[in-house]
Amino acid sequence: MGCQPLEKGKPKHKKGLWSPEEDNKLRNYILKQGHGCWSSVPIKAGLQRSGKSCRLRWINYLRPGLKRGKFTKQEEETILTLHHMLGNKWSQISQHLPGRTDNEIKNYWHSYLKKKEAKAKEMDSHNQIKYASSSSDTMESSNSLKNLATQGTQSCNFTKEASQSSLPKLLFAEWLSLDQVNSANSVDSFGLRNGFDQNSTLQEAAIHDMSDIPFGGGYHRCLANISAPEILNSELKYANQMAENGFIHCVPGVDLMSSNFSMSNDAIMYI
DNA sequence: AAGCTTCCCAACCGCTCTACG
DNA sequence: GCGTAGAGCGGTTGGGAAGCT
Repeated sequence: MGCQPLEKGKPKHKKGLWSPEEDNKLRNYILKQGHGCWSSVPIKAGLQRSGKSCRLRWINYLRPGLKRGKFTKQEEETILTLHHMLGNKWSQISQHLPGRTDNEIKNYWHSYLKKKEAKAKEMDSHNQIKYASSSSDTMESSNSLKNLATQGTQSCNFTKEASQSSLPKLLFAEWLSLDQVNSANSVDSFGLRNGFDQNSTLQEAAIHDMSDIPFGGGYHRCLANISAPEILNSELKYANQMAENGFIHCVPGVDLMSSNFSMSNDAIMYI
């Protein structure tokens, strides 16, 4: 993409673990020159790696601002919540966990959270059986639990469906980002306005310890406490406020409020 | 202490998307 | 409009560490 490969036809790339020297070479080069075109990075940096491998090493390990170590309870809950809504969209999930990489989150999911969620589901189904055999009141609460669970699944499915269909889509992460884009008129239904700019490329470099920053706390707490119905309500609220703020009117030829629009498809993707 | 199993994480692979000529 | 190459993403794998028998 406007990036000329410096040398072609010599795929003698080293594989396997990176040595500290290689790390240093790559880090020094990128900090001085920027990565530019990844395919040329290994050559210019004097590495026998593929550009792809360099990119991955930088993103997952060398990049400044990466958090190492254990995931916090808040991060864990954020991952669970977002995974419930987005599915395996690790890169999107990672956008909401500053200092964490998609790879890290993915690994954490496969090694720990997946089991945890499976356990929780199991417990949930046990509870439902229990509730089903008791009074109608508990029946109702059981149903609402069930609904809650299925709503989560639905929102997950809707994401999948939306991504598969030709219809435009808005993922939750994108929807969140609208808050920044449209900050003057933005909704604060999630209390998200903390100055976090997910589009900023400097953001990652600036993060050293997000745990001290309001975003880390407020946002995580916020997400972790959201239930599926709250999310849906917030979406509707968001749609209404967009209309009130004249946001939707920005879309030429689209009368979303009078048409039979669905939040999952029509409204936001015109933005 | 040795052997075996499980877990975790870094890295690779293959695919899709996108920009450019 | 088409082909090509780079970037990015999600799934998978391999090897070392940790835990267990």
